[in-house]
Amino acid sequence: MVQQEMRKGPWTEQEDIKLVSFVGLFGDRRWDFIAKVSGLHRTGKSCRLRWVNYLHPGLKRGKMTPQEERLVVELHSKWGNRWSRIARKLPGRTDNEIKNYWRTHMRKKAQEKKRAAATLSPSSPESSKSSTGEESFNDSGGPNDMVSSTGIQIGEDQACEQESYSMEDIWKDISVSEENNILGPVFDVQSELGCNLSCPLMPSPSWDYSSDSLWVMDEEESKIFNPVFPFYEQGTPFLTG
DNA sequence: AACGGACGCAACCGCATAACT
DNA sequence: AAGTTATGCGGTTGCGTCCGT
Repeated sequence: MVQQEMRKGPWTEQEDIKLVSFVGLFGDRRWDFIAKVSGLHRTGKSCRLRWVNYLHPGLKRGKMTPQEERLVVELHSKWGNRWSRIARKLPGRTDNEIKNYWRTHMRKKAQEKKRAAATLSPSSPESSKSSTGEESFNDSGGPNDMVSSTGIQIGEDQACEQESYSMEDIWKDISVSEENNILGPVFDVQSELGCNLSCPLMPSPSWDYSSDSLWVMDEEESKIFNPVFPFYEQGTPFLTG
């Protein structure tokens, strides 16, 4: 058997269009099937990823808001690197996005903090975090059974035990600059944040907090969505190719 | 204006787990 | 119950862009 060569790398606009229309037809499951019948020479895995991280109509794009930042920090301190789980609490944000965000922004924060600590007290225990000078932001878990400072009861099951550096400390850094942004209860997050920045056609209720699935597209949505991109017309940066 | 490093993000990979037969 | 396949997740990498020198 000659296996069809699978495409890799960045998606083209044509591929995006094709994928979206086939997801509209068959739903956002059965990715191998979609990959096959669509004629995209992509793996099902790749199709799913593209959909979840980029093409899904409910995606919010652009900078994290201070509220979102805060929530990410809170939840990460509770759950550690459970990105998908954290993402479920942040409508419109993907695990990938949050993961990337954490790696970049939090590293920066941690480094800043480290630097500040070093100037204040050269022999600060802070310097024992990592022999390489890199904070271990990669694998941090947080204090367990934490009731967040925002009044959010986050805990629901196992928390990650390990704590590589104090999220509280980092958060203090953040809150210093964003002192006045008080986040409401976590379940207000939807109204608090909204999710229609880049997708005005998608009503907020498309977020499904109760289900484990990432974002479920209901019938209404698929009707709107299929087979062309309504949002594409909005001049949103959805398709960059 | 050119260059190099840092940053941000999309995408891939490997593994784990759920679902199905 | 065991084997197989599909899906989900977390870690990592590659590349384009931005910014300072």
